[in-house]
Amino acid sequence: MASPDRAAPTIVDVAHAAGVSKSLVSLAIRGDAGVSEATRERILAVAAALGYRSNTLARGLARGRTQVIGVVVSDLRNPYHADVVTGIETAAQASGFGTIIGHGQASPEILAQRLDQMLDLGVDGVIVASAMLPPEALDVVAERRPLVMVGRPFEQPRQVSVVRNHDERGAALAVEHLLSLGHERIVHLASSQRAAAQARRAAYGEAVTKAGLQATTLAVGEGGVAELVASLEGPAAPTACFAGNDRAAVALLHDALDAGIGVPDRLSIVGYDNAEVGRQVRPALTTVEQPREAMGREATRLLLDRIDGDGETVEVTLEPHLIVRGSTSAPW
Amino acid sequence: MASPDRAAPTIVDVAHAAGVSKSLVSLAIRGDAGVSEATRERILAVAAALGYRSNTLARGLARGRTQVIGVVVSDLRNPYHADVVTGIETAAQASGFGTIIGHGQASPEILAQRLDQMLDLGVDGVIVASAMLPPEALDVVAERRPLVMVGRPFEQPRQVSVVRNHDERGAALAVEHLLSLGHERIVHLASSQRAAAQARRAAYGEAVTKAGLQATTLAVGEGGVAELVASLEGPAAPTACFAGNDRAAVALLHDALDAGIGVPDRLSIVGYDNAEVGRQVRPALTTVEQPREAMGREATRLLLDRIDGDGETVEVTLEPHLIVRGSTSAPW
DNA sequence: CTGAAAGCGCTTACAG
DNA sequence: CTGAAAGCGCTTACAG
Repeated sequence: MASPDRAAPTIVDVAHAAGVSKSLVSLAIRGDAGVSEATRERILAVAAALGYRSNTLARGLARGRTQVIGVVVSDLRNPYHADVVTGIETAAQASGFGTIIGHGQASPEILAQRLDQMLDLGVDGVIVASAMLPPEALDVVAERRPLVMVGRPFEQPRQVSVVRNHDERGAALAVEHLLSLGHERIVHLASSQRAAAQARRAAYGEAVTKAGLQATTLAVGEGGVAELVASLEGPAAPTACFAGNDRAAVALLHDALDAGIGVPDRLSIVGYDNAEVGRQVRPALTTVEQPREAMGREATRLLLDRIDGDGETVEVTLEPHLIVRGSTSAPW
Repeated sequence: MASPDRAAPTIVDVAHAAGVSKSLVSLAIRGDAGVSEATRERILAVAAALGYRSNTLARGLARGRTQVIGVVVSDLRNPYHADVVTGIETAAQASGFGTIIGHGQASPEILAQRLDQMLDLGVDGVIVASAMLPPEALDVVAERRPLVMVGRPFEQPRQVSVVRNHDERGAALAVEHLLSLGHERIVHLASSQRAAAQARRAAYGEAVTKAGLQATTLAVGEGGVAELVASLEGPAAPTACFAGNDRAAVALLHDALDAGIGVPDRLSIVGYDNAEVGRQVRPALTTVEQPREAMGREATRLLLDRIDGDGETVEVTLEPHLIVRGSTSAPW
């Protein structure tokens, strides 16, 4: 067996070298008030010289706290997560907490398994950046440790705080942008059945109806892109489309271009999410951005509040904003 | 303070409920041979009924092993990492190891910090998927725990095994593809100063020279893309480009298209990495793919070997392969 | 096949 | 301001 930390020094080694008791070393290292400045500095110097590092396992076991929070994301491949995680890490570090990440591989089972593993590892709380787990599963975890979710669940779990973006407002931003450009035939391309997608779709319907226009929704999964592209040849063809996410928007963009439909000349397209691909396609995609890092920071704040004992179960909604790029213009 | 695991049952609770000693519970749970089948099943049933979960902190402290490996990636935003991590997780799980991920946020300092945090947390070994840390830094970590790197370092660290793709062969695949298409003026767009990029560049030079053609390299960072696009108007304009990575390839693709240069009609382009964006641009990008998941699996195998005691420090090189898509064709 | 005891590295009252 | 002692939840020889 590889000797872990070949002869890693312990608190006892430090105490010995400094000529004090191990309790005193512990107090000195954690900056306890009842240790004289001189003693403390001497102990710290000895610890540093020995290359002492506090064993998180032992500390966690003794204190009942590890000062580490766990983050479980449903899929590393989704760049949305990178920003949320960065926000979490920033906020956690500012409060003296470490962060470890678990990867759900887009599978609810694996996601749940990573969650269990983290709790067993002794994290003080966990943030789930995924809408993939059913509320019951989240509540089971929340029995064990404080839990905050980033994303939009179908129904609010009981013991879990939720941080998400305001999908209704985001969809309204997209539609209003198209309206202000002068579009009067705006269709919606629904990206999925998830709660966020449904909210965007509903808000689209409301915004369009309020403007006195007709609401038409096609679903990506049901050949909606092809249907939409085909309809573009017709007489009262739509001049603009609000897609439920950037993935759907890009698929439409490419199919339209392949069919010889100019974007934005003949068709304006707005996406949702500000995915990287939207910047890389031509024309670049107009889209709605969620305040991802802020969502991560907010989730951390809520979690740390709950770890510290108080902290209610709440739902926090942050404002998205519109990013205008080349895929939208006035109708022809 | 939030009570962690409100009254989480311990091994003592199980022992009590089952009417045996706690040692026996421990042995039964870990499947020790010296426990009668009947007793074992009874104990397991009691444990399950109580919702008992083994405390990794306590187990790790007692055993000197946590059965968890740490993975530190330089940047979550890079989808390359998702595949490597998936390979690692698959292989680790098959051997009964858990996996936690640390995020370097593209900063060597944060990367190093995450590494320390993981070691303090008691992981049995760590895989660094990043070429961002200098060999010395890796060696320092390797003093503490077995370490395997995925990627290509400038120089081989002493105590660290390395898993990487064969950049020279990958570059040769790209050039040979262009040669077989009939191209005779092939330039290289160097993507960075990193070891992998340099190896690709050198291999490009070799392959082109061997074919009796001239080697020309432009660097992305030094306005190489603009220079290259401008040269496309000239008399003996290049008809093909091998870019050091997909990012550079896509930048070139778009600038060429914007300048009215048809791809692949007037310019064929090959990238490296098989990034997602290469599938999303039009025309889709011909590229070289690294066997990412296999690299992750191999790294795990090497790490587990070293955790188990034997296991030399080695360098493993896996074969890349070519993916032909729309961005390459015969020269005009 | 089963139990009593020491120990992993740390923290935390409790005495002095 | 400092030390001796018990305990966190588990594992591991060691006796029986």
